[in-house]
Amino acid sequence: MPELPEAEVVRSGLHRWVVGRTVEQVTILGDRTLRRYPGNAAEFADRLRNRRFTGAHRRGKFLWLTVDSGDDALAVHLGMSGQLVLPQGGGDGSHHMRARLTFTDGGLPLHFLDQRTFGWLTLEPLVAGVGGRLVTESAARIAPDPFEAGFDDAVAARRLRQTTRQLKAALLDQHLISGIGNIYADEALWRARKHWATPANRLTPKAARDLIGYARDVMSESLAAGGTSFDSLYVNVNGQSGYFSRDLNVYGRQNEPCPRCGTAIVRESFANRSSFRCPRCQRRPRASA
DNA sequence: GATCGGCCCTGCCCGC
DNA sequence: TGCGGGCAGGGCCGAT
Repeated sequence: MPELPEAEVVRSGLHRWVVGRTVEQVTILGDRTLRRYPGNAAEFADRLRNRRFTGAHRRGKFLWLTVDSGDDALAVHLGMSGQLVLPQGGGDGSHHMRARLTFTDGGLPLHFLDQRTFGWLTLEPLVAGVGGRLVTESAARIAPDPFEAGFDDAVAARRLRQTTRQLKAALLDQHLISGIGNIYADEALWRARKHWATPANRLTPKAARDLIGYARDVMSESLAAGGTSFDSLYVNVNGQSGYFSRDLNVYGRQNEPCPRCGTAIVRESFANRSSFRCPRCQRRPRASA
């Protein structure tokens, strides 16, 4: 499931393998792929044809490729099962293919695969964001991620402490801090010894800064391992999976011993998804402050 | 405005 | 073997 580290691995691959190439043809296969694009598939393809990609960028889980026209970018969100791959041999090979871009150099095409169809492509204008950085409109609506130059730990910690929401909901809110998904939220909370239901406004300033630091640490470590992968749903542009799943402390480790205290990890339901924690290290907060 | 819950969607897994 | 239900979860939207 692509979160920030996985998106960064993909961005890096796009930078290496796609930037500098000129689009020859665009084929859209999925009805939902362009659901955020106001026009139709033919118009979308026309606007990309003969355009050269000039850069690969990311904020949180949002990716975009700038083009030589300068005013628009190809924006991509991988959802929970999206992949951007350059298939060896250039063939199809997957009935999950939602879009295909070929290039004038005759090299490997770029395929957008998406099993669960939560991902999307669109063309968006670039707007000035934090620090004057040009970002897509959709990326401008979310907060900077912890790896951006414009990210301020103190500001993020203050915003975190201004909400009464449960800590995990706040961490997952891309408008507060972008890039954190279900896996890294659980891992950061474990490192911080915080229960997911703790009201965010109950954190001390130091605890809020520490939590953000833990989130950055765990994502940084994941990035160094090439991302987290449990199955074939997440791969880099070369179709390879990451290795960080073996280093997770709580996520997906129900009934396994907590690496810190040995207590069995529990799985709980949180907002229609799973949450994993150590019941001893991460005790449920008192009902009221 | 802030918060919360439901929905979208497909494929895998498990129990019956 | 086949069927139904549960599960995975990022982002959006409507209700409160």
